[in-house]
Amino acid sequence: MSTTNTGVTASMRGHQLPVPVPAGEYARCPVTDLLRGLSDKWTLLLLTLLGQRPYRFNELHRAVEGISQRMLTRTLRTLETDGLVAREVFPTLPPTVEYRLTPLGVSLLEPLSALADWAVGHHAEITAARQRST
Amino acid sequence: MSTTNTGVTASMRGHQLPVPVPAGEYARCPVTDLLRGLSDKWTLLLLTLLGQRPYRFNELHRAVEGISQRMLTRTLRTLETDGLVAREVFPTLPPTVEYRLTPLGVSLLEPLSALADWAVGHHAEITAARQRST
DNA sequence: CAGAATCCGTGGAGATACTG
DNA sequence: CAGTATCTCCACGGATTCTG
Repeated sequence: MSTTNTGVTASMRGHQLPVPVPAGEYARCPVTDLLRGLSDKWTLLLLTLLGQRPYRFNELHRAVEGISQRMLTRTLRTLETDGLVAREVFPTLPPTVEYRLTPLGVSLLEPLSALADWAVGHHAEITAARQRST
Repeated sequence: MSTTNTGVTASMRGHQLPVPVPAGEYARCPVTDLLRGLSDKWTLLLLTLLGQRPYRFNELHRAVEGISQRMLTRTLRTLETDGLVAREVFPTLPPTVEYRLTPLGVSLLEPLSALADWAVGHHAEITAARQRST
């Protein structure tokens, strides 16, 4: 397979990985890149909310208990930069800004749900394993 | 759905999320927890290698260019604590330690591959979106 | 309403050196 | 061979203040 830098995807299906794995290429692996983007404190939750319907800025602020304005802005900007979320400004007074998933963002929800299902389904096993190793 | 703290999974399928999302419960969401565990620098690569076959410690060290002994140990320990990787010590001289995926670890590879496929398949779009917003 | 700008504290990643 | 021990550093996240 030639579409991944490190063969991470391919290897999960039982193909070969170049060993040793080159350090420089692994750093640019798209899979790792995606995981890092999803794993911060608020991204997953915002994706989930926006997966239901569009939201305005302060609407999200109210919907997510505990998030600061700064982190809400920052997280939305990153999602927008990656093309997962679209930001639309309505020239009203006061200004209204709406956020919604792009088609790319919507398409991400499917594989993400599969992983989420696994997490939910096996969370008890992980918790049990953790307590066992205390 | 009652198996997830925040409804993240359920909402991805179009169900309801409790709004506002309680801060304390979201912190313990199994999905976020899993993503965090997968998103560090080496976990994904080690899972991938161990998905092919068992490895000894220094064998992994050689296979992963750029990883330090400390991070290799730490990452493997975390995977072991979570029950994804099994560590087996052979009382030879010098000592031999083998790492392999547990059945739980193997089962994770499937949904993870789906996400990896998405990452590979849409990486060009993400890269394009990023450059567009320069 | 929807942010930008600034400051700050802290956890955890990672390098280096040492060891049974 | 397979680890520990110790250190540094910075980027992630939060609080606060200001604005078109």
